[in-house]
Amino acid sequence: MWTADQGRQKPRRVPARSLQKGCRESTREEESSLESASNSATRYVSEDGRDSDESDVDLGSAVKQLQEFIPDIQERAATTIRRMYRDDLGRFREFKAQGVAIRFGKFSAKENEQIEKNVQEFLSLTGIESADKLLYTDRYPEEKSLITNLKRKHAFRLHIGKGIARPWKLVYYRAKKIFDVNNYKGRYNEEDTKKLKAYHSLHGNDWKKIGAMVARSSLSVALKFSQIGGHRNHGAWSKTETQRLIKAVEDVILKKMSPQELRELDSRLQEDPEGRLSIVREKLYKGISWVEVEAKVETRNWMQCKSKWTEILTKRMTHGGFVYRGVNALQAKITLIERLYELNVNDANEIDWEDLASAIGDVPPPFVQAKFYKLKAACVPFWQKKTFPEIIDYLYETSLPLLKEKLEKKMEKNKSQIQTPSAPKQDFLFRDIFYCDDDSDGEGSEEPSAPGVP
DNA sequence: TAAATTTACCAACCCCGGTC
DNA sequence: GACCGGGGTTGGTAAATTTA
Repeated sequence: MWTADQGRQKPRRVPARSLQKGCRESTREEESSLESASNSATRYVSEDGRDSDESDVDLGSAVKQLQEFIPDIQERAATTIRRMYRDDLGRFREFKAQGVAIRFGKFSAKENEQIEKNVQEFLSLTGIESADKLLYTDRYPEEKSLITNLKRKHAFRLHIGKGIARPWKLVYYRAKKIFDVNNYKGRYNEEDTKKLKAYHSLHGNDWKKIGAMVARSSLSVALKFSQIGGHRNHGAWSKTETQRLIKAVEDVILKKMSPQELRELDSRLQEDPEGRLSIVREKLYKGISWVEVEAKVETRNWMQCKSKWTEILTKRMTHGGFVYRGVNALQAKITLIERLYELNVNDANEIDWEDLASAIGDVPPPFVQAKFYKLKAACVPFWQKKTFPEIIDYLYETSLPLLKEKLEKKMEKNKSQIQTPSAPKQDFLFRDIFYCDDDSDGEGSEEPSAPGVP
């Protein structure tokens, strides 16, 4: 339902009707013209017949209506919700009528194909020469207004999102990535890294500029710089580094807790001074600010911290990780394949890793994902060229019998027992995770070198 | 809204120990 | 000694969210 919002101070934007008459200035930015293009075709008219736009929307009612399609919509930012309401509600309704759910996360191969198809179709419809001109219009100043007008005239937004059950904007971002000639350039060699550092010292964080200079996407250079920018250690973690990491993760998790959660923690600590505090499972690996951790650890970048933490956490959640050695590791693989086969999904991104992890034992989901990757890379020939169901079928039909055979032989030989995987615990004791003295604390006991010294 | 930042996910590389 | 397989480490892209 649209709200009238009579008291609003903001001047009302030009109504859609006048757009169609061409009353609008022709010098608007590309994005705005895209909006108007689709607005003129799909714009919603409220029950009282009045046109509406973003600023009209009452957040509460937008949330309510979008919830039908996206249950956790209220967790998103207000502007995102308003825009989605304005731009996508109609599309969402059409998808729902066809029984198609709105998706997020990684794009499937089919969706990527659909995007390419949509772009090609739009190019032939409008006569625009290339995807680069269509999606990076800024790079062609002389033709910009011509291209923009064509997009507007032919409702670009509708075409690009055709057949893809996602918010329009996300499809557009994805299309830009697919067709960016500076994307997918592979690894950085020493020369690239040197150049990146040099250009950064000249231009600061102007990633777009630096990206153009080294022919990579701005995203790529920004991320790369975040990994090489500071002076960081490489190789094995020292004991003190690992301890700093564990302390840092603890601090960051505690800092992120709401005041109420902290109050509860305090009162529980008073009742039980032994320190047997527990922490909910998800907080141990979700929503941790790795840049904050990096700042505290000092000698490693955030991604190193993140990977190392997954490793430590897996060990501590599984009491040393020995559950996944020998026959137990084999059994875990067998279970993994069997569960994946039963799931019968078409695409890897439909998998609920949390759920799958629980079948293997008490491990964090990233651990299972890594296991699956290794399994397919090790067992399935040409897996890059196979679809997800083909990979699973191969694992089930060909690799599974071999693994079972191997397991039997090993059990026979070693007379070993398989441990039944422990059920996932929802809570962990603080001291089991943060104050446990296992052997996962790094190689040497001293610092390998001061930060910055290779 | 575009750009920047952060998080999620994916994959290659490297090294080491076991086996033939 | 060559050849693996596996684990750990590192580096890459994709997606989502926040900021300007």
